[in-house]
Amino acid sequence: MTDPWQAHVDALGQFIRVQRQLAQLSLRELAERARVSNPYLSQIERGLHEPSVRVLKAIANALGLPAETLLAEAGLLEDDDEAAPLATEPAIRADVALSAEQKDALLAVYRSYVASNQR
Amino acid sequence: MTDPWQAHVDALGQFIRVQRQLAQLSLRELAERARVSNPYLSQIERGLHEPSVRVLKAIANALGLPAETLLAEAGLLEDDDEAAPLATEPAIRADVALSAEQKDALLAVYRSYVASNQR
DNA sequence: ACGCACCGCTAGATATAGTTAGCAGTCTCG
DNA sequence: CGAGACTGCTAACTATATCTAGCGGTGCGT
Repeated sequence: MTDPWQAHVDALGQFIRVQRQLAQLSLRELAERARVSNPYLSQIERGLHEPSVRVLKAIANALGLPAETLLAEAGLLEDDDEAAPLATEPAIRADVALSAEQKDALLAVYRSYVASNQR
Repeated sequence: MTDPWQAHVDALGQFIRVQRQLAQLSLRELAERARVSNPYLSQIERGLHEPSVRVLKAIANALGLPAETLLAEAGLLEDDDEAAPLATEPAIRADVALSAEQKDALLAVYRSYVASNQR
């Protein structure tokens, strides 16, 4: 396989460029709004660099786009394994309404259920 | 304001460390799964570095977490909208590994935790 | 023809992301 | 008491993200 990342970096760059042109902004204008240098933005648009999360978000804001849009374009949400329906454990772990101890306890209960069902 | 990014980098690191520990993984194990070096993962967890999108996604995959979760934690969605907590309850209800009674019991425990935290 | 204000891009420097090698501590087994 | 297999961490290096300075082109008013 020929580096699937490069393809994403390319696609992201082209996407940004198109969005910028649709917004009628010059490279320098968008660069200033996003607080990055204009040559760097140029390189990003041409797929020469993968911007950091910070820069990605700044660009999204400057373009008035939701940050997730750029992220999706950057390949963040795509082809990773899709275990969506069975994701109880990750949901518990990521739940901000629970403390670490509560997560542990809840996961322990959950696992014991699953284990007992597999017998 | 004293660099709001550093706070996010810190929070992201701590979040990853907690998730790793909940998943019962050593630093080296997670590092290998995410295909980053273990010292680097150590530094990320301690907030010394802001990982790139690529690394962030790899870590999310390795932890079995949806990539958006880490992204939200990384401050990607911060200022405008707040991160939507991802739904633990639907995940439990949709889990085919649990019986109806087990779901009820687990949900009861979960709700009692959340309720006690809101007091 | 000028000047000049913009456009996007290149080159070379600096800052930070990410690496490999190795250290000190803890635990277990003989 | 070692020996070996873990744990997380430090140090020093390389790779890449990002900056500053400056180039050549295009269009417009004089």
